[in-house]
Amino acid sequence: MTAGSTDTTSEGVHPRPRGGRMPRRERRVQLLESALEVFVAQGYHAAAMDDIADRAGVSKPVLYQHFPGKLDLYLALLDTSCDLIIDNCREALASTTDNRDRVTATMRVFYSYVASEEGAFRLVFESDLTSEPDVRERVDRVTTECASMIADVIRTDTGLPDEASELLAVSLVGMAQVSARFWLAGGGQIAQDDAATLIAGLAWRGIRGYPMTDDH
Amino acid sequence: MTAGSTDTTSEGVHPRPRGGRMPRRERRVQLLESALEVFVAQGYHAAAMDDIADRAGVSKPVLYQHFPGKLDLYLALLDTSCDLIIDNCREALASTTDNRDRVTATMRVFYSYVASEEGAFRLVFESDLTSEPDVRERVDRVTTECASMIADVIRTDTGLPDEASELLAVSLVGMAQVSARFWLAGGGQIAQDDAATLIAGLAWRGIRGYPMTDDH
DNA sequence: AACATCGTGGAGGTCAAGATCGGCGTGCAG
DNA sequence: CTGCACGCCGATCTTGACCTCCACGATGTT
Repeated sequence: MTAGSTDTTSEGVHPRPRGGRMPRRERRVQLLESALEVFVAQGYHAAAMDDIADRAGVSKPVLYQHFPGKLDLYLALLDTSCDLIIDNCREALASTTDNRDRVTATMRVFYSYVASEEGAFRLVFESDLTSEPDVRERVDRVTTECASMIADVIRTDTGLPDEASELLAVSLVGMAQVSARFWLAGGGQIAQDDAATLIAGLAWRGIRGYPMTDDH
Repeated sequence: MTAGSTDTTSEGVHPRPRGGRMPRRERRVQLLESALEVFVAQGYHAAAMDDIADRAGVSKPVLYQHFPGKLDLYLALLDTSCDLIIDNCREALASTTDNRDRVTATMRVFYSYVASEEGAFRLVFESDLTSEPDVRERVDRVTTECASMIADVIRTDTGLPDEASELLAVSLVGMAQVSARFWLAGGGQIAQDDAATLIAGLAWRGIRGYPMTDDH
């Protein structure tokens, strides 16, 4: 180990070598990668444009030649991450017609998303720029869209009213999202797939059998 | 005219009348109320100390004579709100020995919390200062503590291992928290108690009967 | 091999927002 | 009537972060 490390107070990150020149397209994606790392590690407000530029091994003007401002950069990354989870969620729901498998597949999507190396999920689930309407709209859209797709299935298969279906769907999304984040913070006490399966079991037991009223 | 009202950029809030003098203790609670309103409406970063002072009808120096800084003010409010939800959650769990009623009572706590007039829940569930460790610790503690109390019940009644109990409990908390926030945003399409009951039903169907494996 | 060109770098401007200092008015004791 | 104490305000300072201007060096051509 390069021990030490980890006091990320402000810089534990080593900038890339300073010299290289590179074509625009390639430079752009590299800047996006660097920005993602910094935003994930520090949050939006604590992240300085200097940090991002340094992290990429370039100076600030180049950064501004690729992106008009800090917010645009953030929104670009946020959009990518939002689209990723929504698309994966859609695919999971379409991957089978068995609802039990649907629940499991969707739960796995959330755990994979949270476990992904880059940590881009933090931009969506732990954003510190929710006061900005553009950000708020995108963040909310993740929950809303995922829940809406799930609600379609619930409504179709149970005949519950729209509002109830949506609310149930949102609660399943909340379950997935919060438990996945907590699982990640726990640091791997439970294997990823075991955790996803456990929570999927909980969700399926809850949702199956609607709209019959209940036990007694 | 006191009318005029307004254009504080985006505020429809009217400052309190400017003149009155007031004993320290009373002034302090009034400042806390004003600060809560502003933080709830704007978030931490967008909230300016000027806004809070204006909202209370005093000038900035007075504010600083009562609180050493912006963060201290925020943490005071945050602590109050965190303690409230945790205590209410504890009481709900202790209010009965029937687990089905426990689930319902706890779910109602979250919906009441979110529905409360002041909107203080936003400091906890929608904070934009998670990069600050003091804030992060308190926000996480709400989920952790609530889940821990629920996990005790789950572990006792099912014999599941600690990690699994905790994860299940956290997912229930996530379900409550996210669905309640979404319900509030929906603006009363469903009555508060109907929503809480609906989600409590989902949670109970999911959690009851553990640790039996599953369906068919 | 020498020159023109274009991208790069360090140093600086601007501005918003948190945090503070001398003066004012009011009420009370002597 | 007069001096004092207390709470309050307008005006200011400073910090920090976003965003651009003058020198340098590498690349492609003749």
